[in-house]
Amino acid sequence: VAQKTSFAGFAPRRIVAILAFDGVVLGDLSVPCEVFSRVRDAKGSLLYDVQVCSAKPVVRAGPVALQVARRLASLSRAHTVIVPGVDPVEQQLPQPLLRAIRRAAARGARIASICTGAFVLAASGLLDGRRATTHWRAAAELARRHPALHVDPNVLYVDNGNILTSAGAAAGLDLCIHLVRRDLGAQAAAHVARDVVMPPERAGGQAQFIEHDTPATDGVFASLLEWIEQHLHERLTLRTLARRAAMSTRTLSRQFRQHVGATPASWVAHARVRRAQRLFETTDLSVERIAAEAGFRSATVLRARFREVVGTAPIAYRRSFKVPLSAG
DNA sequence: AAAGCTACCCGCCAAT
DNA sequence: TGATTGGCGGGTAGCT
Repeated sequence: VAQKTSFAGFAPRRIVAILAFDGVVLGDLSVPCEVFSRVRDAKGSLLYDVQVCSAKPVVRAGPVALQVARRLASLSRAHTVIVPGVDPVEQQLPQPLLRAIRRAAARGARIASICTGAFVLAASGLLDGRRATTHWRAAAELARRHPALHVDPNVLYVDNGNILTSAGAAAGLDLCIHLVRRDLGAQAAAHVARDVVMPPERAGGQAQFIEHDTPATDGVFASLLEWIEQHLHERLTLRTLARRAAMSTRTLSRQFRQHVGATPASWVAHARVRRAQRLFETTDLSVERIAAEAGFRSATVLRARFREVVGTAPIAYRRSFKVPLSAG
C-alpha cells in the first residue's frame, strides 16, 4: 500500500533514496538525481528530496571515488529507492546493502532498478517469481543466475507495482519519468521530460522500445544477422535463412534461438521495425515507401507492427523523432 | 470484421 | 554412448 498521506494544499516532499556502492554505474546514478531534482510544483518548490546513500562514506565508481554523505539508515524514510547498475555484475554485494533494500521493501517503499541494478534486486530476493528486465547484454546472465525470475529483454521497463526494473541507461530515464507520472500525473511527467529534452511521444506512454544493438554472436550467426540487415526488403522466410546458413529449417530455428535468443521470424520482424524507425527518423519517405524498403507487405502491416513494438503510430513517431538536417 | 490460409515454432524421435 | 541433426505433425500467430 503506497503512502498517500497528504493534507489539503500540502504535499509532503517525497524522499527518493539512490543507492551507491562499489562498482556503481555513474550514468545510472546520475539520471535519477537529475530527473527527480527537477520536479517542482506550480510555485517552484521541489517535490522530491533526492538523497544518495551508501554503506560506507566513500565508494568506488570506475575511475572516480564518490564521497557519499548519507548512510543506509536513510532508507528508512524513503518513499522510493533507486538501485543503479553495477559493474561487473559478478561482484559480491555487501549484505547490509541487500538487507536494507529488503527492509525498505517490506516497509512498503517502492524499489526501482536501472540497467544491471536488477542484479542487486535479484540478489536481495525481491524479484523471485516476478517479471524483470535489465540491459539486453546482461539478460541471459541474469536469467542464468536467478532462474526464479522471468527475464524479458525486449521491454524498456517492467512495472510490478512496488518493484520495478528497467533496461539500459536510456531506459532508466524512461523509468524515472514513469515514476513521476505515477506520483504526480501526466502533466508533471511531461514537464520534467521536456526539461531533460525527452521527446513527448516517448514520455507519453506505455511505449516499450527495443534496444537497437545486435547481440554479440559467433561466426555463422553474426554474418547471418548482417545478411538479414542487408536483405530486409526481400521476402525472408525460414527456408531462405536456412538455405543461406546451410542448415535445415529445423536446425536453424534451434540454433538461432540458442545463439541469438529469439526466433528467426520475430528477429526479422523486429529488424524491420527498427529499419522503419530509422527511415522515419532520417527521411521524408511516405509510409508506403518505407513499408516497401523495410520489407513489410503493406503499409497496413507496417502500421500494426510498428504500433505494437514502438507504442506509437509511425507519423507521430516521425513528428517527435525526426532528426533535422544540420542547417547550413 | 471474420474466416481461411500460410508459415512458424517446437516437442518428439529416429538417424547420424 | 551422448550430442546434434533434421523430418514430421499439431497447435497457432499473423496476413490476406
